[in-house]
Amino acid sequence: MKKRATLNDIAQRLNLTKVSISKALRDHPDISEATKKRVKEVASEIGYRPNLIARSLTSSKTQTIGVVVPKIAHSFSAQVVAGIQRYANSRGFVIVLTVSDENPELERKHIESLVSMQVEGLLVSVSMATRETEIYNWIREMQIPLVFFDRYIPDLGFNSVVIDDRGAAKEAVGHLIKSGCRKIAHLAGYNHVSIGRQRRQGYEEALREHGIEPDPRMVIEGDVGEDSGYRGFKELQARNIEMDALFSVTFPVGLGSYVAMRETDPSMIDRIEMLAFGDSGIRGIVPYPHFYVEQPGKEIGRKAAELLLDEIEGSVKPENQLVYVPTRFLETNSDFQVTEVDFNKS
Amino acid sequence: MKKRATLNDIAQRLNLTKVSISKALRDHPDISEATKKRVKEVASEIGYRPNLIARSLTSSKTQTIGVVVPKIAHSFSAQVVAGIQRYANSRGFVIVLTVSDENPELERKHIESLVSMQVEGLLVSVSMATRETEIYNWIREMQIPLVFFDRYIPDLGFNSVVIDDRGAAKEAVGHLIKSGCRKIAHLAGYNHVSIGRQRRQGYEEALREHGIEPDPRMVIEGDVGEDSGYRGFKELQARNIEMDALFSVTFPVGLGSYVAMRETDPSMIDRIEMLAFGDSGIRGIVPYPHFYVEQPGKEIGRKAAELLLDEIEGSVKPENQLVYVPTRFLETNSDFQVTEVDFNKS
DNA sequence: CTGAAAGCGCTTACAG
DNA sequence: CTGAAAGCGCTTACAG
Repeated sequence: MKKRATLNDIAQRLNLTKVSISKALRDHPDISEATKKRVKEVASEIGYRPNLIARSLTSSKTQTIGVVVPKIAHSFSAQVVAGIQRYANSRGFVIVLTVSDENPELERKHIESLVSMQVEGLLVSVSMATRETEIYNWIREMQIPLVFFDRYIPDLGFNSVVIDDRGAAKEAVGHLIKSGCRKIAHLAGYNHVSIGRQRRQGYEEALREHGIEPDPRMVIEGDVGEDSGYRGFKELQARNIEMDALFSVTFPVGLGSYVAMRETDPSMIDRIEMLAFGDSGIRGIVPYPHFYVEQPGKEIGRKAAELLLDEIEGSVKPENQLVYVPTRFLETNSDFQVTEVDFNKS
Repeated sequence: MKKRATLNDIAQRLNLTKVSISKALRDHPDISEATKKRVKEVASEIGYRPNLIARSLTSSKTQTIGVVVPKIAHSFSAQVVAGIQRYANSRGFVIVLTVSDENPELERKHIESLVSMQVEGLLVSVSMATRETEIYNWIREMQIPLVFFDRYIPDLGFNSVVIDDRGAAKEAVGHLIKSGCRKIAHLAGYNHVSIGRQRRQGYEEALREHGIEPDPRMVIEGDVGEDSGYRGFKELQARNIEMDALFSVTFPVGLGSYVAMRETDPSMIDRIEMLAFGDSGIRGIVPYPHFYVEQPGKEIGRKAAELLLDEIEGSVKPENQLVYVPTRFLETNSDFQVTEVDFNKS
């Protein structure tokens, strides 16, 4: 790489000092218009670009936020990252993106290196397997702004942006029951992860509210990927579970179960009502799932970034608050058109 | 934010100087094992983390690469970013992600700010509308390592990682012809964008090779999104084009055309053979497209990152080279299983 | 309106 | 084995 132009290079050409150049470039009132003009001309002539690393060291502002997501090559994550990126950008921040790959150890390392890079705040979606909170306690002690999104750890003193998993699950499962389903199996997430626990709670509450006692045999815990859905459905079969509906904790899990069904007995696809959280990212073309809770990824990302930047600027305080982003309950019709379900009608 | 511990804080506790601490922490042979041990203990005790900004300023290495993509919330882009992220990570680099949103002006701004951030190299996929190459000439002059991926600008002196668009399009369209299609329309990309031009060339070559003269009326140029596909198909209808096959430049374009067909006359979906570059990201469940050229997003990302890091380390030289990542030609069968098409058989 | 001094937290090169 | 000096490119606070 070629040596880059510095303030001093401009200063020498103009017989000024670097301080004046620095000021002129930043439109400091100290400097006369005539000088500013000359300085800027020379700057663009020699292709000067400020060294943000140096600037950060003095100003202790990097205009950078660190993002940790469990996955990126999935529709939902990509949407969230897009939302974060766009909003951060609009406020002059840039994002450093890291991926934990659902690995708590990697998650911790990424957080450490982001902190070392002096990011001004962190946006993290916790990996499924994370149980150790030491790093988060340290972040808290250091008063480094952090906002959880989608998957959070409660009671650590951070704000989180999430959807109302419990409420949305309850409503959705309630809708299945009202439309005639009685034997509703659930491919659930792990209980120690917020989304797993909450969605299962909503499921159980809906059942109880309609006088159905939840049967633990109809619930299979697992992680949130396609494989898990595939295995989960096979396990339900092995247990000889009869069902008229299946509620999957995520879209990929549902996808896995769909594949398993096709393998086992394709007629199940018509007989079993499919409900899942999240969609494929391509609307109105995938035959599955019939019912789904739309997770507004971009909106979650945008809101999380907004909260974080407000916290960085001091206008919001961290405080164990859960900010809910609204979801919609959608139905894929037989002609593949998607419509919102009206709960009052069913 | 609380004040962070510095080398001096550790030095004071141990009655040493910051230089020794710096060396001890980095396992410099100058320092005795006993001292190293004491230093590291104190460091972890007070939660010291090196300030990478300061380190970068002295070492002029940031271990950071800048990424510019036109979109992120799309399956293919997300795959590429995942590939970049993972590989860069494995070599100790972190990525700063920016999104141009297909806006050349934003693309330029992002590149400038990444350079100002002192990223050690750039990975960029050019936006559709980019025609101005000034910033790239400057990057070249400054000898800042840059590798294009997926969408590139030729002859600027940079290496690019791409798929063999022309060859893959030719093979795929050739396959359609061999299986009986004669009237193949094409929803193309713009001619000034590499993927648009190349794919169209492959299409035309395949036709000619089979004695069919390409009809410009059967080709609609546009951008690469769903809307463009929708409008493109409507335009083909307006032109009264008859077709037995439709080749879409990207998956979203094909998706748009699919939606337009359903609206116009659903029976077309069965009558018109659908071919596209790229897939939905969810395998074996989407009924469309029947034939597709799989774009190995992760592999493109990985390879581009590898080339860039090699260039940063000096083992690879920039030189207008096109590195091809192999594609596969796939068919979605009626049972939604996906199989690779064997060209020798058809 | 312009500049000299000090410092951000670290590393490199040189002394002892 | 340990340390004093200089400097990375910039900004802040203070003089003149």
